Amino acid sequence: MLEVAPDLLGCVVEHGSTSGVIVETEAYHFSEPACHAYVGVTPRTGVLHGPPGTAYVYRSYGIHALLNAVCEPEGVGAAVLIRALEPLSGLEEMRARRGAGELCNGPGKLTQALGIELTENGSSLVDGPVRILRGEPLEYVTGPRIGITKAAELPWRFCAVGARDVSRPWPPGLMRAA
DNA sequence: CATGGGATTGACT
DNA sequence: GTCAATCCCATGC
Repeated sequence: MLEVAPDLLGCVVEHGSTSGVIVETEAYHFSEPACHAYVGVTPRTGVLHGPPGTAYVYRSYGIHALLNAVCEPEGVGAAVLIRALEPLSGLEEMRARRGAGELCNGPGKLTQALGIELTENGSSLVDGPVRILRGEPLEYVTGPRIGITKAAELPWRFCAVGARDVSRPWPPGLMRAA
């Protein structure tokens, strides 16, 4: 999974007529407390332990939907969180959903911009409503994870170098190396 | 059945 | 920088 997480950078997420290039991801594994799969298999986290290539959508703070891609074999319980996208197509639709301002520079924002909701949870990322298309490998930097209360120090955050639409704070050296 | 926490965002001081 | 909003579900009685 620590290999597919950076591999997802540069890939394209597509939902309906909207799409964007992945520029930031975070890896999660059942063996560390920050991951929802850590607690075991439950109705909610079941998809995390399911087959790879599956979408796991989770509502955070009752307000925001977060999009993950399950990436390990069935039974492992690991996923990659999509934290930010660079808008590619369907810009008008995104703006209609989000209003003016940044479109996809945050995990909660990108799902809203693409119109992804909890109903996509458990759907296939290959032939389902939400698809991930293979893209060009991007140069990236790693850094500590953010926004979580457990095991945040694990260097499992991957950012595309030079990407503008990412969540703060920036890992050191990101803008420079572009 | 009741309660508490969560991988966030946006507005206000 | 600090604080509140708000839904789902895991956990505990």
